[in-house]
Amino acid sequence: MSVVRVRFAPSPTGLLHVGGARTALFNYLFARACGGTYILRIEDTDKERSTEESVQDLLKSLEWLGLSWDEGPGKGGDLGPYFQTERFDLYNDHIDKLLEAGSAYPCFCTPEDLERERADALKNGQTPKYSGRCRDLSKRDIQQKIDSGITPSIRFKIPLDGEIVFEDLIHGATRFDPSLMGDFVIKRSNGYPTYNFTCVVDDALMKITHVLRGDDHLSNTPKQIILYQALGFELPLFGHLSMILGEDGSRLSKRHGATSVEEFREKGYLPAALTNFLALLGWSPPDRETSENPELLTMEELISFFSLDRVSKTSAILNREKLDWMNGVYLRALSDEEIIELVPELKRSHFFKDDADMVHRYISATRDYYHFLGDVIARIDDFSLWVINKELLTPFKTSAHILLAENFLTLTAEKDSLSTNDAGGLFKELSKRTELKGKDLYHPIRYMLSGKEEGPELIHFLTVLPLKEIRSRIQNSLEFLRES
RNA sequence: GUCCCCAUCGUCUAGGGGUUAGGACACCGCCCUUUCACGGCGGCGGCAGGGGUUCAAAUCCCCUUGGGGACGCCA
Repeated sequence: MSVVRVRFAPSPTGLLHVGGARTALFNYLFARACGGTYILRIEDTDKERSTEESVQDLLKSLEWLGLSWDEGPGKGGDLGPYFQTERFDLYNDHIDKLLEAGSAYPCFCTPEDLERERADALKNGQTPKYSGRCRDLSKRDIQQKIDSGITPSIRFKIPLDGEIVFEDLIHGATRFDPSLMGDFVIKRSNGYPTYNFTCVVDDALMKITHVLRGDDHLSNTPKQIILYQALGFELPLFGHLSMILGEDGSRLSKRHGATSVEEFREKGYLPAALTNFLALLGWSPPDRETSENPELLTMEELISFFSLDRVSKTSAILNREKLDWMNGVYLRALSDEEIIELVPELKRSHFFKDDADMVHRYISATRDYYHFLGDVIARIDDFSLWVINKELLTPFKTSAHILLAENFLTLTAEKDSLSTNDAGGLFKELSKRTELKGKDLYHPIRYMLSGKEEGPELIHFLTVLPLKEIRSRIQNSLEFLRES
């Protein structure tokens, strides 16, 4: 019998930011952890910046992360609609109530006036806040201005006395002096209601119990609280999550590299790695006995361990190296089938076309190198691209190494393929016959086979590539070694 | 400028009066592997500063400093 209802309420003005993703994640985890309901609401009241494309991007990113919502776009729900632009009747009703009660009033100031006042105040070191010029206009004045064709905005009347105190779920007791705030606009002159107002009406009507959102909303909270009170709504609990900052400690922005979930997806990150990493930015699991890395947590584990009292108050810098490491861990843990599914290029590669099993041999030979999805395909070149590397091979133009190559060919002549065991035995036998060992044995073989100094273990090389190809490379190298 | 929030290794964090201040990533070393990667083991490294309170302060209080946020007809 849980009554917890939380929501994530993004505005569709661009791609889903990692900060937003973390807010969504924490709401999701909290809801799942206590059997509550997680709601997605689209805050599209900014007529200029909201786009349908962004809505689709947002939904796509959220789905990709695995943060499915219980109520919202595509899901429905009893307390919809879940797009603010479809809720204007609701907002207007409540604005009328405030107007009737005298808690709100029409404002005829022009944006230019307001901007100038604001700039002046800032310049003179004063607090920029609305002067209240239209607060006490008479009925006649109001009518006159309306008659003259000005469409007013509607402002909410801030009570000038008292103090607003609330208990933040994360920060504890927090207090504000309302007299420091100016009367704020709740309905624009273009008829669109504003954030602070819609947010309150929607959270109340959607019966949200816990408002978990970014720290940047902390100073909006007192305004919203007065609105709740003026509207006669019951207050939800508020919890303000700290911000995510860029590497230099400033607000995360484009110049810090990828900041949107979509960008991370494109760069080859896995959703499970990203959610695990983001969960650790501002939250930590309780201490417990594990032989595993205590920070590697599946979504199920995150849900079972999650609680608000383990959310920290400090802002966090996104540590990309740790994310990269974590992504590698998740990627390497995938099955061959999952990897093949995620990397369609594997199926398309002509390298594997004659040998269906080779893709599996390839993956097991290379998986230790994977950090990003792109790394899976990148290793193919290590095997498929081959030219004689004369520079590497020249020092091995010795009778012993010619003997080595010759014996390699004779010892493999009767075989169709090599197992790991075969390869091990082969090296032993070659060592015996040539009296070469260590560096002198392994390096020349590597150079002959791959033409490179680095690469997967030699044994893998021998098992991944068709033996025919291997023999051909050795044969070609042998001819080079014999040239004087 | 005013108001609000925050302050433990380089980074993410645990710890909330008595701890050798714990873990993760990164870094360094060793091992595994004759490469690289993966993995294992070990190491380096921190309570922003100053005042209180207390037998005892990373922990509680105040100030300073630093960082962030808000002050919009953006959300």
